[in-house]
Amino acid sequence: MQLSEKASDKAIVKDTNQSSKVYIEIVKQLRELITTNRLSSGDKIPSERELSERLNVGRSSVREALRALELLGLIETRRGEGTFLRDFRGHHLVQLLSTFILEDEKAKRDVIETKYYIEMDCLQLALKRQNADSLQLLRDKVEHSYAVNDDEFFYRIIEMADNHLFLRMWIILKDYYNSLMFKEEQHSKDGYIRLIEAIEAMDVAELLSAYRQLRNLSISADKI
Amino acid sequence: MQLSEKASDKAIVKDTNQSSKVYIEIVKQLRELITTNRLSSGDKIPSERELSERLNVGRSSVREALRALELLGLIETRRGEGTFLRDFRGHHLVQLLSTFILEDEKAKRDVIETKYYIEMDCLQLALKRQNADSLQLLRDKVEHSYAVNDDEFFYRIIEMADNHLFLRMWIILKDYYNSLMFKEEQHSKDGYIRLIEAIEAMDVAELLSAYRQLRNLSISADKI
DNA sequence: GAATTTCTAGTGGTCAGACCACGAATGTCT
DNA sequence: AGACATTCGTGGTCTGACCACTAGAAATTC
Repeated sequence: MQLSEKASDKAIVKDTNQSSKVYIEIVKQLRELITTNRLSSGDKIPSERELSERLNVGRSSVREALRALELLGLIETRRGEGTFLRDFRGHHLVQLLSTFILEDEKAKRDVIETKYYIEMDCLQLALKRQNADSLQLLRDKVEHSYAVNDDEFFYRIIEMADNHLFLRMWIILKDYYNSLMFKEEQHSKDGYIRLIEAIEAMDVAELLSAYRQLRNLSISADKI
Repeated sequence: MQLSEKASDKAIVKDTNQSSKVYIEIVKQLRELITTNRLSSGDKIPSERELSERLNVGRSSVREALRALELLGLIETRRGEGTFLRDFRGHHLVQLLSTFILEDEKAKRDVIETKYYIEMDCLQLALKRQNADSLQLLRDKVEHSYAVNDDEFFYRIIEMADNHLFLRMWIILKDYYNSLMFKEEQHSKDGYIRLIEAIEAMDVAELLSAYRQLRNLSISADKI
């Protein structure tokens, strides 16, 4: 989809108000351009030079705006081709922030704890949104392998939970978690089968209980 | 606080790997510089020209990096003064992104769902790590006000949960959430008191039940 | 000596122009 | 028709030049 050249070509005026930097204005203009032209993921936006002309601003200012949007994950640039809108499920943000979070706060306990809780949440969601097919697939997979890859198992579970945000968070947590733990966790199939069966039976209490056993968590305050 | 000039002045090499754009490298260098020098909110970072020299890159590339970080809300620039680190709680980016995202209904659902689940998780953690003093404080606060500010209430709960990761995530989600919802949620004290009492009684089932009622969530699959 | 004013150096903000590297479309040769 | 070369448009980067603004130094005034 290409742009029409019409009205929207109003130049950016030096904003009598004050302050607002040119690159901010460009970001606004771009947003407007995107909505009015109904551009969506994958569509191409005008070249830097064209934007520079149409908006009467320097190309470097256009680039400042585009680079910022790129870092945000909203656009994607391909040298020699152009700049394109990106499939932002909005969740790039979690990624970005998480890197910062993990940087400054290396609390091992928090990482582990958060990972576990998210896994429990997603187990419940998977139960709620149960999909017989994918569950059966997972079951086959588990039953036909020697050992179960914990990461892979929960990846599938969280896919079934069908919550992109949780998925993103979990992926990051998982990586960090694995870098914290030396040992490879290899459990027997039994624990995982028990989880699957609890989901099939739609028994939340049993599901959580099974998870706690899998992770060797004390029941403590979590009495059900 | 000013920077020391030492070792870290390694120039950015043209990355034999490939691709990675200069401005991305600069972002990385800046992050490193910030951590190694223990810079924090309010501190000044080197001027654009100085960074340009020290890293052997063009000033425009430095600016691209800085503008991106600025749009993210990580830094603040004051003409004539310099560039400073900012207390980033992420509001900016949330606001920015939400204006871009809005359409995606599924993303919206994920945000709401994730927020609720994290709140439930933190309620349970708060219960587990119960601190009588802060709980009493919260109770007083709730009982002595006309209406309860939901955000503030859960902020305190999550503080009690004492999990930094959850706290960070929740703050982001909360801002998203609020930008999605038009209405201000104002519940009566009763629901919150019930939550507090469930924590005091260390009754998980009651706690979750109280939460669901507060949020008007159907029990559905979440049978306890 | 103290208060005021003026000047100046340094900072971010912006622009214009020049290359480069790369990709795709086009043209050309066999 | 297929293989190769050219060209054009794109993003990537650097340089140098201004401007607007700020803070602190310097000069001036009282």
